Amino acid sequence: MDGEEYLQKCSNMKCQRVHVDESYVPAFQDEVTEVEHLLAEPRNDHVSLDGSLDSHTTLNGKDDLGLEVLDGFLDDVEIDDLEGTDGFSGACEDYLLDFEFAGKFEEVLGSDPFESSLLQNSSSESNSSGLSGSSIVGGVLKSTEVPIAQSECKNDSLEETLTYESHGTFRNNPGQPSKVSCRYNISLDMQHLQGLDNDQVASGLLTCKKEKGLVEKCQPAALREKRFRKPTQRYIEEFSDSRPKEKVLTADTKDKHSSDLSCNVLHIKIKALKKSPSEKSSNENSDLMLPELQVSKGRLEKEELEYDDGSIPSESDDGCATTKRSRRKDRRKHQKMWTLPEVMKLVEGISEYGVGRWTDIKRFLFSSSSYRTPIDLRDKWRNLLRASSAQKHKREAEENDELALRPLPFNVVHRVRELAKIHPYPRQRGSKKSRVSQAGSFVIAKDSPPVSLSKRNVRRNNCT
DNA sequence: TTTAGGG
DNA sequence: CCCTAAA
Repeated sequence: MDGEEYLQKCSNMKCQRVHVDESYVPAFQDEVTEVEHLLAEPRNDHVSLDGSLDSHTTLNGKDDLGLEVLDGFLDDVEIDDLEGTDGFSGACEDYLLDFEFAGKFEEVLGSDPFESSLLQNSSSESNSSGLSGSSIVGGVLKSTEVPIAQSECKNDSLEETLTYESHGTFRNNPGQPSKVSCRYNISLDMQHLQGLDNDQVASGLLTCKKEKGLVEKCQPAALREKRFRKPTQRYIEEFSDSRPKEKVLTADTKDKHSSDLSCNVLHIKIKALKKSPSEKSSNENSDLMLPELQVSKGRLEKEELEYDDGSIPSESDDGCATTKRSRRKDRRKHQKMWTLPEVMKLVEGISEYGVGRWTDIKRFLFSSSSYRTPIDLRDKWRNLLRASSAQKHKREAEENDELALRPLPFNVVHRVRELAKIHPYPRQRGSKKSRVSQAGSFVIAKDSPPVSLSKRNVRRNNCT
């Protein structure tokens, strides 16, 4: 993988100044993550762009935010407004740097008419021939630039440097019309696109932020009231949770959202590319995943870290959830399968600390798995109870068949059952029958869960 | 803040 | 897995 290939990818690039009057779009962390691999390290000294990096994966419209972003973008963008924004010093504009690579590109085109129109529009405007057909990728680079606060805050020479760099980049693209001359505050070193490491990016972003702050000072306060969309709290949560390393970026983004509503924003929209120098890295960098999946990917990585012993998610907890719902926007955004070792650990913990002391169990046995909250443990236990009794029931009724779907080892089930006998789940059937003789309660403990199970099944069937 | 329970 | 009420 060398620079040339990237240049090829970017042959479809189009650059134009876009005037976005008042849209501010938050950066999505996942996307930032994506960018990591692609974005050249912004020269700290050269980059005067300010704003957040934002790449959105707008696949299949599943990414609402992405669409919204796009929406705002479309609303406010004037294409080819090269002159119009000159001297528009106070304005708040967005920098939009948009990479689209063919694979995703087409996908998007197919799935989202709205976006597709935009993209087509873009590509038609650029003279680039487009290599999208090639095995590599066609990319669309859309970037916009706005005069930043009249360089009062920033060095003048900067611009020159950047301009030069940009030109250099574009000039190397065969398909790129030479007349496209824009002054870009962004400098992307294509050759280093892949060589990046996180720290570099992070520092770059930080730098951006810093400078952005500078610029902001120069902007009239009135302009600060810009339309913007802040990321869901959950999004932030998720991000910071699954990718601690990016926390800085999160904070950065967040900060921006809350404080500077004005200011230029650099959106980098980078789409999948199948660059695969090595299998592993390609796997890791794979942008082909949906954001949704990326989250789980992150978690998976974590898990693998923890259970290096090669534990597999043998326990498909909920077939329904994994198949149909995972696609949909279901609430269980990040569902992490319980592995057998985990289950065993849980059972052990319960037998040791008792049912109900979830925090303790979590503290002692699951301290390393940040994604397992005490509540999760409890829920899992609940499910285990249900499963165990269900299995028992099943065995009475249908013998096997169903068991195959639930690879829960017998010993575990047995253990669960024992534990269930010892301490029935709190309040499961508290007042009514607990009075009965111990033997009675024992029997009941066995019998009552199936009831709830059947109830659940009914409900589920209704759902489907 | 943790647990229980329901969705 | 998420949310909420209760302890």
